[in-house]
Amino acid sequence: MTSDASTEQKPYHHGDLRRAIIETALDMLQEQKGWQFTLREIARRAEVSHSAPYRHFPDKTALLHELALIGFDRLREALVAALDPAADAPACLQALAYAHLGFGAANPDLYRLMFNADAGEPSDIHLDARTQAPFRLVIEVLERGQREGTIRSRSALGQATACWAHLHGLTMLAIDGRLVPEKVGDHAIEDALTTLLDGLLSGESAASGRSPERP
Amino acid sequence: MTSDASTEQKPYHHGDLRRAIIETALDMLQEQKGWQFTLREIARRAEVSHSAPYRHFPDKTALLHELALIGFDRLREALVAALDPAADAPACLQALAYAHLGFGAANPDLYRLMFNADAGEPSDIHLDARTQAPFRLVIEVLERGQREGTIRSRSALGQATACWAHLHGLTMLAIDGRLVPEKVGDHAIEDALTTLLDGLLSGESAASGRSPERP
DNA sequence: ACCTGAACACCGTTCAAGT
DNA sequence: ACCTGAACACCGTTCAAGT
Repeated sequence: MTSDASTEQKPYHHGDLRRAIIETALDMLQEQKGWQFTLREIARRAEVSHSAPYRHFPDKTALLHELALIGFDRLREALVAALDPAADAPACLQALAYAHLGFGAANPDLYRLMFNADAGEPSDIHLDARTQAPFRLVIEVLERGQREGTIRSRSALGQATACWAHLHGLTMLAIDGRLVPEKVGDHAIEDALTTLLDGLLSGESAASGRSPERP
Repeated sequence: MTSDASTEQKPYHHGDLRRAIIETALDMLQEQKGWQFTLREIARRAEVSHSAPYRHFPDKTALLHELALIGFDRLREALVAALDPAADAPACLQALAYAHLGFGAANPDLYRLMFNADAGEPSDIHLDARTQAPFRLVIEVLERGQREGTIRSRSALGQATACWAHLHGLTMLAIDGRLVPEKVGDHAIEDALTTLLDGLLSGESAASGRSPERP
């Protein structure tokens, strides 16, 4: 009678503390908005001492990095799920845009963390394939669109950077409550996306139903 | 002989501590990149006790708000300075874009703070006229461009939101070192701005020298 | 190999007391 | 009216000691 998962007092060794810490952190990130991220609170909630996490992460920013990478994995999944392989590039871009905005709205604190992790020092996280994966999706769609002729022929990398910056900026502004209708109108987000598409679509496909004029 | 500014030990009352705190904070924000903003360090540097700032700001976020507002004032000044009244709207937009990016690059920590102040709770800072002033500049240029015929006729508010999001996103990505040339190419920023302009310029003025193709 | 508890050097904030 | 100093409840991080 040394291990009964339900009634026993918890063992000295947690077993899989690393995973538990990460999951606890992600949970708290989703629950309490504006939570001041603190290692001690995570440890408390995971029912270990406040120094236990240091056996699994060298310091706080290491955990932050790990969470950010997981965030980028999830963003990529959300984007992939939004892509319809049968659709043409412009439709895909629109789907990507709404999926990106939706991800930010659903996980505001995680999203902020993703784009904030170690904002000070130079780190190699930005070069990680996982961090870059969502961005690569955008590139691929644009390149396909250029082959289809639906996307203006320009540097696809530049267009992808434009999309990425546009969506990131819009998501951040939305998360932070800066797109107040009183100042920015009721259709600001849709209209902003229209302008993004205006810049991407090749001459002919632009004027149609995709981007209605709203003068 | 009760007050000799140079040799006397400093008086019990600072005189204009509020202003001194703000200036010290701005200085430190510019000097040390990635500085963890702390009230106690500001007080130390201003040579007052760590509780003195509380006579002038109810709490830390109040100071943050004040600094953010000053940041928006300065951003507006930088943008205004970049505008050539003789230039047409597209040229103005390009000037605004580079001024915005330049401001972020020159004041990365202040810029981050501006768009981060009290990111948690709802606050009225986003409605402040000072916060909105730079955005209004963009609106005005776009409206003028629509009158000129150089800017596509769409909701100017939507176009302004698109510009704002695009520039904010690009600035943040640049500040955070996320636009690494290995992944994004050497001309990512210029190309991204080209795509932005592609979306804003009206049909005819687009193809010309403003936005060179770089396939 | 993994975890704890005390300890250290910090924070933000409050409050009686000083000038 | 403005400022100080001690005090409180927190952090992140380290390290000897426990299992």
